[in-house]
Amino acid sequence: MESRIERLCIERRLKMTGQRRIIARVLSEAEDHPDVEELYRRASAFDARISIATVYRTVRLLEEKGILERRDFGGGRARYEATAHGHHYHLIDADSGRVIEFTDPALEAMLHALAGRLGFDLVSMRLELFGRRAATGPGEAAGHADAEGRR
Amino acid sequence: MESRIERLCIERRLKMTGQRRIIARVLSEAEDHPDVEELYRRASAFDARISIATVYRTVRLLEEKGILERRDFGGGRARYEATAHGHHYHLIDADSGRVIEFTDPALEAMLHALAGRLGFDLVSMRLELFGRRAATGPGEAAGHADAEGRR
DNA sequence: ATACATGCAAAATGTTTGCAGACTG
DNA sequence: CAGTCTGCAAACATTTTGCATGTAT
Repeated sequence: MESRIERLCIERRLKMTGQRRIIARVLSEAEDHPDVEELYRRASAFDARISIATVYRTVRLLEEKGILERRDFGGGRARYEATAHGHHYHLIDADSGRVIEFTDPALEAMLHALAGRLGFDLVSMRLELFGRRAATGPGEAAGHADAEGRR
Repeated sequence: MESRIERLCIERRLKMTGQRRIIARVLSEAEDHPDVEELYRRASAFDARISIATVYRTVRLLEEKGILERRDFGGGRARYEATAHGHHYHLIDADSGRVIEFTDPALEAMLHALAGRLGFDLVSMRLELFGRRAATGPGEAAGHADAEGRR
């Protein structure tokens, strides 16, 4: 089988070595936002000969090609996720480090409008909300949370 | 004279050493978002004996105390600014690296509402828009831009 | 006087790179 | 076969830390 990200690599004429195929697969299957170390760990499970330097080189390459996006949720290390089709944002539980993804078209529209008002075309953005579980719990957890422990 | 940030330090019962006083002053006077190296450079102008380790320790301390906020505009190094009374956001010119600050109450309200809808109290956030000067310039530069070159 | 701050240099992170050999297209 | 990729280890860049000494409260 050919993972989603492998297909994207092929479309962009990247040479598919065994290592890349594995990393592509790990990335395709990831539903969280792994850092390089974590990717290395997961990839190593498939082929222990992969070096962490290759993981670094691969994520950098895939980011340049627009296949991956680099995130910074604090904690020093970069984290990655496959470029989403639709934009989504992240809310990080300040206590547990859990990351909750959500989307909001109204927010998106507002941000574009804002940039436009300042004379710019919005190229990309970084938005992370840090929150603390509300004492008076209104709606229990909307959005879908992907369990990710703290760094 | 006693700089604004020095006053905040005193309120929090931090020991005001000569080095801290200088760093506090440099931070109080900064209208941009200097990184540690830059703070070190500016502080050194007042007292060449300050060590960069102290600058690191001081910004970390002031961040913990809520006096400073750490920013990441890309480029690997953390940058700092005094905690603002009113929230403001940043739009970074993707070409020049220039940082434009702006505020927007509607945006702020929306973000709070969003967090609330997910069951969280918004503690803090990170929002950076990356834009490219619009070809069809509607309004020439709203907001106030502080000239900051790329990393 | 005591607890905390500092300077220095060493260490710890996280990430990049030079090189010789291996592999893909 | 040409150009690219990989592993390894060394190099980097930024930030943190241990320790002996100095200083604010």
